[in-house]
Amino acid sequence: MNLHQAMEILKENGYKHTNKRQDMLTLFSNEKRYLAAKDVLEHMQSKYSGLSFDTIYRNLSVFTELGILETTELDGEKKFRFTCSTEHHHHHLICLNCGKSKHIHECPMDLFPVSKEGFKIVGHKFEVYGYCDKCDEDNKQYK
Amino acid sequence: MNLHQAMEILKENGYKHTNKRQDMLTLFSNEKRYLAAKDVLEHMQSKYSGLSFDTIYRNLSVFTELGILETTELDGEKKFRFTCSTEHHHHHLICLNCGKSKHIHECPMDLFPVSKEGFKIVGHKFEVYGYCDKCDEDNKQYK
DNA sequence: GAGTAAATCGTAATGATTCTTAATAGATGA
DNA sequence: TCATCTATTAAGAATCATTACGATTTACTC
Repeated sequence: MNLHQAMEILKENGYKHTNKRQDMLTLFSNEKRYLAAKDVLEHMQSKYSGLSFDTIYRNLSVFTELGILETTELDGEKKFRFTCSTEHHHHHLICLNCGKSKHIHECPMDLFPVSKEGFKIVGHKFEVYGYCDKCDEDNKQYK
Repeated sequence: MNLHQAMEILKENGYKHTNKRQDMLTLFSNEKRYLAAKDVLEHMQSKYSGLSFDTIYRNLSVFTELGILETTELDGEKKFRFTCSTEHHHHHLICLNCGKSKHIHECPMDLFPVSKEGFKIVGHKFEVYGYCDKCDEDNKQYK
């Protein structure tokens, strides 16, 4: 996924082009890591002072519905990142501090059988958490 | 884990015996499934009208700290269940409707290597979601 | 049974998110 | 280009789960 593709998807689905949407997507395209709504809000407010947070939330959910962003929930808040691959099912190793993430290509569901007895399975979540080298270094300095 | 063990753990750690605590734990001991704080509150209010939800939340977090309950986060709310095994690391298959759950003994972290390059790993989450046969049946009736 | 610390009550506060209504701004077609 | 229509945004209120707090009550210790 890149910025251009994302804007195309918006257009194809009848969503209008606005500078705010483009700037939000540019942020995700540059950062390629998990961001909380408030991170996006803060970044956007540096350019658009008085920006409503409703705008951020509404657009984040539009982007997510269209598959432009993928989300996860960490510590009771939703985090969003630019979809890394539209083709392959994959999981992530996520830095709990900065949201940087790394693909995990293997999926546990493929690798071992989960007994489905008595259940109709509809989804799963596999995430590995840690600290990237940079954040780990920064942490050590405070100890 | 059973009710008696749970009460023992409380005592050993200097927590007082109260009927409310015992009743909360009795509920978990009977249900053996994931419950949201509000489920617990509702159940308890049938016996203790005017029960403060502070009491529920505070006790849930005490129980969790002591390892009596295990928790997960689903749809932005915490869910709690009686710890099923204090000995083995395990995961769950969870019914999204009623919270009923089933052990998954295998852990993906044991079964395949996650490249740790550039990251210091501190944890992981693996959960499988679905509907138990009962809830699946109930769903069908409304369609 | 009295004293003390813990537990609970009642309610206010918080933080993330969603909703509502009115104003504004892209896209479309005369 | 201008008018119009509809999507988008602003502003703030509302909601939902959760945490915090001062006052009161209760469980355990002596």
